[in-house]
Amino acid sequence: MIQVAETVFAERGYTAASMDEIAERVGVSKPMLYEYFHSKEGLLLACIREARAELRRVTEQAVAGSPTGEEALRQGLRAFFGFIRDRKQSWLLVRHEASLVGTASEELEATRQQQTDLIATLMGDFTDPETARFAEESGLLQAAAEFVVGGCERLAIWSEQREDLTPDVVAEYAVNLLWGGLAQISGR
Amino acid sequence: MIQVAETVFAERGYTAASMDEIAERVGVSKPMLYEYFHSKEGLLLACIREARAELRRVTEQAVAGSPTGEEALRQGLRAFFGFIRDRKQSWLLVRHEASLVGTASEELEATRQQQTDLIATLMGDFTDPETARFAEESGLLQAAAEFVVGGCERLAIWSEQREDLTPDVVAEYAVNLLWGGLAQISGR
DNA sequence: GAAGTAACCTACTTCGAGTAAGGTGGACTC
DNA sequence: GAGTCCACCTTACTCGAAGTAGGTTACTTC
Repeated sequence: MIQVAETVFAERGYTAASMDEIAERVGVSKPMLYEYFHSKEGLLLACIREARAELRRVTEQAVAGSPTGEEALRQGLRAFFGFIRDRKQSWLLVRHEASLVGTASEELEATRQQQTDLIATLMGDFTDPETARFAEESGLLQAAAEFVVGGCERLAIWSEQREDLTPDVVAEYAVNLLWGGLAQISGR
Repeated sequence: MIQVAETVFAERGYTAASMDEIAERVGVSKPMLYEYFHSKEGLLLACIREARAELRRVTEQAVAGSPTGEEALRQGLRAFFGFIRDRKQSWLLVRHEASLVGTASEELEATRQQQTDLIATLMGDFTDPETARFAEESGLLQAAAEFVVGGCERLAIWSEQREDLTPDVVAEYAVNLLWGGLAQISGR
């Protein structure tokens, strides 16, 4: 049911997707959708929730057991870019959640926060204690995590159009950028 | 007219905003809106176009005349974060354009591309020629630019909720992250 | 002053989100 | 075994908003 809805939303876009069509393709009548999901936005939320959970599961699994922070980062990113390649529909929903859902949902906000926190923790882990404490207090660590998430999302969108790049290559790009910064590609 | 529409879209969200309301607040009748903008989506597009142009103008002006690439980056980011602080409404539209506009507009896509290219050029400028050539051919330079844009957008969203941070501080965070990468906050 | 036209409005149609009220089949009571 | 209840599902509606048809005003041009 959620799967069908996800497909229709991805195909048509949120506004253009009609509950009638979803209901028909599910093989059920419209009031049923409203029974279960309360509203069109509710249905969308359910889809996003599902997609987000899946993404989270995949990345956490990938990260688990990595010996070093850098390795964890690499594995996590590989999983992330892989997910995007394999599950375009789900990714579309996750990517657009903020604008699709009119009323900001605390729940979704919280889930997103978890994602960022995971990154922040990873980064904190391979940072020396003193620096980490400073970074955390000043908000720099949070900022860095946000930056990483945003950068990777954009990178993912970009890589969608480059069929020649495998998720692993993209992940490698990201790790390099992240780790070394621009200084490394600068001559100085 | 576009300004009013922008306000309403920002207040209510795209779906919830009604053409009737916009028309009324503009002080004109609905068919007029359709005369000028063809459709609701057309009106939205016009708003986004306007906002994007403004953002571009501001950043390009800020970048112009910087002696070094790093300085240009800093100035550009300051302008960017400043814009977001001052013109929340416009920023909301730009930020959500992809999901709001169902039919991908080549024109908007092109504008976004220009933004990324500007960054890519900046980065190419302060990179030694050999590295730059490699980076460009492999797509790394493009990837880096996309990464920067995405990271900064996310950072901007994050900084909205931190009233204590001025745009300049956020810009400084971004420059540091960009330039030095994570290696610098790592102990190694 | 008549013809034409640009700018605008009122009053519709249409379509889709959301709902009310009713039907069907199985389980449970006596 | 008949009656009653209840979960589940449907048809058939309301209502609001996008988009449009056709008329009206006022101003220009000859």
